[in-house]
Amino acid sequence: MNALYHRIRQYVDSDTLAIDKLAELDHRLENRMPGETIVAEGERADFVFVIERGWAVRNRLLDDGRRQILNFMLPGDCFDLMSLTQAKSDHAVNAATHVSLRRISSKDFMGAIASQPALATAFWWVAIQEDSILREQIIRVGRRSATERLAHLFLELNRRQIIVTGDETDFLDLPISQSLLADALGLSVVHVSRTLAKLRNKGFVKTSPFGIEILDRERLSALADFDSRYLRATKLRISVPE
Amino acid sequence: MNALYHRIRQYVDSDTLAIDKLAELDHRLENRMPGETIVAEGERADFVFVIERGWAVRNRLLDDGRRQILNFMLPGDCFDLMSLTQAKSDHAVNAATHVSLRRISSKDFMGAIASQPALATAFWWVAIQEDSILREQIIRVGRRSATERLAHLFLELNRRQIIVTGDETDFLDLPISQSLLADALGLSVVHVSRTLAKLRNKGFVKTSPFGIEILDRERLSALADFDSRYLRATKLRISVPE
DNA sequence: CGCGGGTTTGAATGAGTTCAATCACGGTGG
DNA sequence: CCACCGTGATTGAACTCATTCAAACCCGCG
Repeated sequence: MNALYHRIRQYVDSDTLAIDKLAELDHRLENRMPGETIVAEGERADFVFVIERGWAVRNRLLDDGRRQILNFMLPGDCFDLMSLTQAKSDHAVNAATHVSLRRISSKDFMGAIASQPALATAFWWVAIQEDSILREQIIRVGRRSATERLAHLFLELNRRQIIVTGDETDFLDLPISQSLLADALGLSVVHVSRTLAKLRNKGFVKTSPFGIEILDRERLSALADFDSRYLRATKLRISVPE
Repeated sequence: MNALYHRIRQYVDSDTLAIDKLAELDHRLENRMPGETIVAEGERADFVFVIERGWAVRNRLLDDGRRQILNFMLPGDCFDLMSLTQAKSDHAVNAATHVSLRRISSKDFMGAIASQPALATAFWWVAIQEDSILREQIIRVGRRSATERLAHLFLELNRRQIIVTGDETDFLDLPISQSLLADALGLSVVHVSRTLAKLRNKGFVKTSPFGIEILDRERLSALADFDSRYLRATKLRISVPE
């Protein structure tokens, strides 16, 4: 569970037993091909998922084929923490690339959390961060221009990768097609292509088949009005109901 | 705490002690004038809030004055359940109309939840529903047309009022200006006015200074692709970490 | 009466979409 | 080795939905 480890260590002291407890959890490693369903719309998931490799998307299809991606899930992300409540999911989760993920029964997961307050704290932060990301997504698609959306998303994804890998880099590993970007940003594929070209021509980013290199983070952040604080985690202790 | 009572009863059996416990909570009733701040951006709130009367909005201002409303908070809604974590808020909460609200110290609130599993369940559902509303907002502003956005929002707000008042009605009490609607839907005021006129002319709704009457719910729901399931609560029991 | 906030209407503009064609590239089969 | 295919990216031109700017309107209130 390397990706998750790195993530969780942001929130708990590394000397606790909590992380070992995580490793003991019974889980099976599963694989999904690009496009495959991980959680179907209307299904009730009794599992917590942890992405180990690859990208997944949480999305919803409208009747006429329009699609909106709610958020991206990267290695180290875990999801459906909340809906261990037998609630039916109102959206689907699909693999965006080839994905390997761990599936943990929510009962076991709850047990681990209950026995390890440090774990509870950590996952509490994970849930809060996910909420922040959703809110930021609303602002992005609601009030930002195409250029701003693209830039803002790149900066968010880059920061999230840094958090998980621990490797402060200007390269964003972006294993998805422009049509996924379009569905995430509420734009057409064509316009994503054009907007990306603009960012390229202006010298903000450099594109390659594997991802995007951020050439001028300063100006890109200013353009996108990006403030990474919503992603940062402080190692603060909280009291969770026990 | 009438509004909250009605809300909470959706999720717990009415014969439990839980609701009494709520009433015992020390809270002060406060008032805010339209536009006043309830929680400032960057502030860390140590309180849980319950709206008693009036509407509040969770919103974020961009540098150049653009504004995005993340969601509306109606009587019976409670918020900042999650961020009792000393996390700094990345957005502000403001009164949209005259608002009276209860402010409960998060410590007391946690205590009540810990002692009453039924309450924990109920607020768990509240948090889940808030998440659903945020996700629905992303889809609304990301992939729907102006007409669809407006119709969809009206139907959501109407349903939410019904949940709190228990009164199945076609009238939506809408105490806010079109400019707030615009900032919520990611549109300009002018276009909201025009779009609303279209809905009016087509006989879907009737407008009045106090709110909106839904004349043809069938066709309006179809137009907006509205499915109220994301708002419904089943009275299912869950196990919360204890 | 006159001011001010909110709504409505018109005309011009603009950002993003749609449709359609072309290109680039990796894989596959002959 | 090369022709062929399919997916994704790019480009151009026409179009549309929504914005912007500006003026008029409505109405409650001092």
